[in-house]
Amino acid sequence: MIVTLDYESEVPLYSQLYDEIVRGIAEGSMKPGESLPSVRSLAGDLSINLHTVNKTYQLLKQEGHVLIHRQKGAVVQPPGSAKATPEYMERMERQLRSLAAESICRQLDEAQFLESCRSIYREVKGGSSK
Amino acid sequence: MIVTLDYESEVPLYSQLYDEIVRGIAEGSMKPGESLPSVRSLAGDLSINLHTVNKTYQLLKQEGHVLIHRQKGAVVQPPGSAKATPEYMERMERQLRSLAAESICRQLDEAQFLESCRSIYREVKGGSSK
DNA sequence: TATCTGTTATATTTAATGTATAACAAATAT
DNA sequence: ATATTTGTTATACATTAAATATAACAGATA
Repeated sequence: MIVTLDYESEVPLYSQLYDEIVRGIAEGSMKPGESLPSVRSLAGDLSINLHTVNKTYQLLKQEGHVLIHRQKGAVVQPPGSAKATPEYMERMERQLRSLAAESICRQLDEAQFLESCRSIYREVKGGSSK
Repeated sequence: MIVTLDYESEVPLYSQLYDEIVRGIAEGSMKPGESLPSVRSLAGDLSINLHTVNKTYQLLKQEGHVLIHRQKGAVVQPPGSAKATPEYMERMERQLRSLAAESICRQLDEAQFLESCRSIYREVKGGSSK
């Protein structure tokens, strides 16, 4: 799995890493049962600190994307282990509300907005194709 | 205009305030030509610091949502003053990618995901109705 | 026994966030 | 004219988040 971080970004490294891994799971490049690299080796590959990776793994565990065995490391959970809980839906809707408002102000009509949503969803689900 | 802030949230106050005002503009409850409250009065109403409100206003100006006259304060710009620039589209797509991936992991199918996007867009555009 | 694993504990540095005062310059109101 | 309100700027300060740096521990493996 290829992970690239933007060290200049305002988005925290642990958060970028979380997004990349979740995207890998969604795309299917990370399959259920697979183990993620150890916190030390991934930290080494990315030239970041062990604790930053560990924070990401704890987040992944908390959200139900991986299980952490003492020695097997972080293991990708089967699809649906993470649930679309009311808490998640609220979080998603809050972000969508922000994006929708900003888009409306910038004169993106409903069709254009939804086309972006659709194409991005398919891009992630497909794993390739723009 | 009614603005409510969550003082316990991890989302910065200036960012929450920005979102609320942009939503107000998108909904139409803030009309072009209208002036926002002065930084001091709004800060007073919200029980936050003058500089926090000022930071929000500077952001709104930078993004093209308001013009700031020396004495008239922050004036809402007509629709389309803020453009759907390539930079904005990239920012939106990055956030959508994150939401789509998380949603896919939580087994929201394309129809469900898009229905959320559609209903939120309409909720904001309409100004009411769930 | 040595190594690798996640985990925990401290400590430190840097930057973001928010607050607190104070002052300035331009416009308005009295 | 004087006082007030406006955005703006400049400091300073406290708190927290983010990231790093070491170190150590306990369980599993080689």
